[in-house]
Amino acid sequence: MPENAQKEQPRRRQARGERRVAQLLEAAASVFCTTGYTAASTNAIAREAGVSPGTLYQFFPNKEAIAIELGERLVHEMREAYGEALAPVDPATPLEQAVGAAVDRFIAFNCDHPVFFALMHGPDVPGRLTEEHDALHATLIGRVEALLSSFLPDAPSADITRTAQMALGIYMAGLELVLAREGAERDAYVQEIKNALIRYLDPLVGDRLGRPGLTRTPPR
Amino acid sequence: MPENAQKEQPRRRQARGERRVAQLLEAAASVFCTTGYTAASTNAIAREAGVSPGTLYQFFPNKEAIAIELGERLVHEMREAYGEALAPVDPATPLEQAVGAAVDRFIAFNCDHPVFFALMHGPDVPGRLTEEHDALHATLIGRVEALLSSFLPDAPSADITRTAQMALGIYMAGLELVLAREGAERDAYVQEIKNALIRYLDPLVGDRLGRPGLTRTPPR
DNA sequence: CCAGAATGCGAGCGACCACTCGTGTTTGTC
DNA sequence: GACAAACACGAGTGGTCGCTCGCATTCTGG
Repeated sequence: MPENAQKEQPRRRQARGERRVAQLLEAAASVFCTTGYTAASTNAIAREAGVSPGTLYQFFPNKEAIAIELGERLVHEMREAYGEALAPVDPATPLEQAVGAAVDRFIAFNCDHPVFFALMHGPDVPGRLTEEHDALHATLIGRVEALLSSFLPDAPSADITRTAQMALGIYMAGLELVLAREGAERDAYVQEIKNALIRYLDPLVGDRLGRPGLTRTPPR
Repeated sequence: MPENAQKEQPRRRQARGERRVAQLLEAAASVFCTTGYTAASTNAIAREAGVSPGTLYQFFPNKEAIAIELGERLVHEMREAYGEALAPVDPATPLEQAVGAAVDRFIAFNCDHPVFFALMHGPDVPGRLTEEHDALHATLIGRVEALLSSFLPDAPSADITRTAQMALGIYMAGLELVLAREGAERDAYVQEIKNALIRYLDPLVGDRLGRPGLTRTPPR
């Protein structure tokens, strides 16, 4: 069998088709964002995009594929964002700065793409997307673990993992609070995430050289 | 119209009926827990309880009412649990102790009733339950705010609220991690929640009298 | 300019699900 | 034992939703 071990030959697309796909994904993002994945109906997505249900199925084989495609594009963008945000950290940089930069980037991404949180955090996401989310989550945990290990080379790996999970959990909890706010209040919550993470992590990494960690409010 | 301004006269129940209700709620808890509210079918709940769908509707007017009843019973139990856990706090008690006791109680409750987290945290819960959840959440926030205020009488209320939200968020994030673990690992995560909360809150309440907060590793 | 492909439409199909109803069984009461 | 009310059943009903299909329209290569 010489041709086509591919599961799908990427059927030829015209410019109009590409535009429709983008239009449909945008509409899907909007609908998923407000109603969640399961509650979102494909007819609603088509209506939001201003096309007929039949047209939608011209470009996506089924409802799940819409979420998959959307998720993949978001994860791709996310990889770029977190690649910059968590990849190279000089152990000499102060904790405040490292945490602040990482949080700012991730928060910015999630504020730009609120669908991401909705899709990746809903309990009703289709199986294929869950895998994608788990993979991303595992990568993130791995990065944080690596960072922590570089600060605490002697700590048992179970402790490192637990700390990484907790740190990511704190960030996620804060993200949820941030997304529910706007303007100045939102900024204040972003700062609060940084406070929480720094206070959580500093006693660990601050001790690595006998350094007394964060400067506390002096006795004055 | 002399009689019945009630929306429902609580029709007379036999002992058998009470048993069925309990049986159905237990089955519903199990199904909600594994599939979430929306994905759970009333037929599945009836099957899990070993009765016919018709029987289920003998005791509940609709699917939402099942979740409502389940939620109300849980919230009722919860009120008792948190009443003990957060109500009276002597400002002299050390932070570790207060946080530890509160966390232990709430964790124990959620481990005993995993449905609670599933029902109250799913994005797909029916409107009526959301109100219930919001009310509970508001009460909890209020309690934490009151506690914080007693430690920090001079702090602006916006800061207090933000800190309370963040503290609750940290707890929730930890709870999710805890529920996904078992045995010794679970205990370690419970401890980690306490660590996170103490480190987050101590710099605030530790300063209330010029006390230098948690003893850090001394400069030696 | 003209085949043929890509795009677009929307009524409709099949499956699923919350919920009902007619009928039969058990239980409490006199 | 008799009567009514509570309980139990499960096939059926109406509605929703994912998805299809036949057909019309627009685009592209030759």
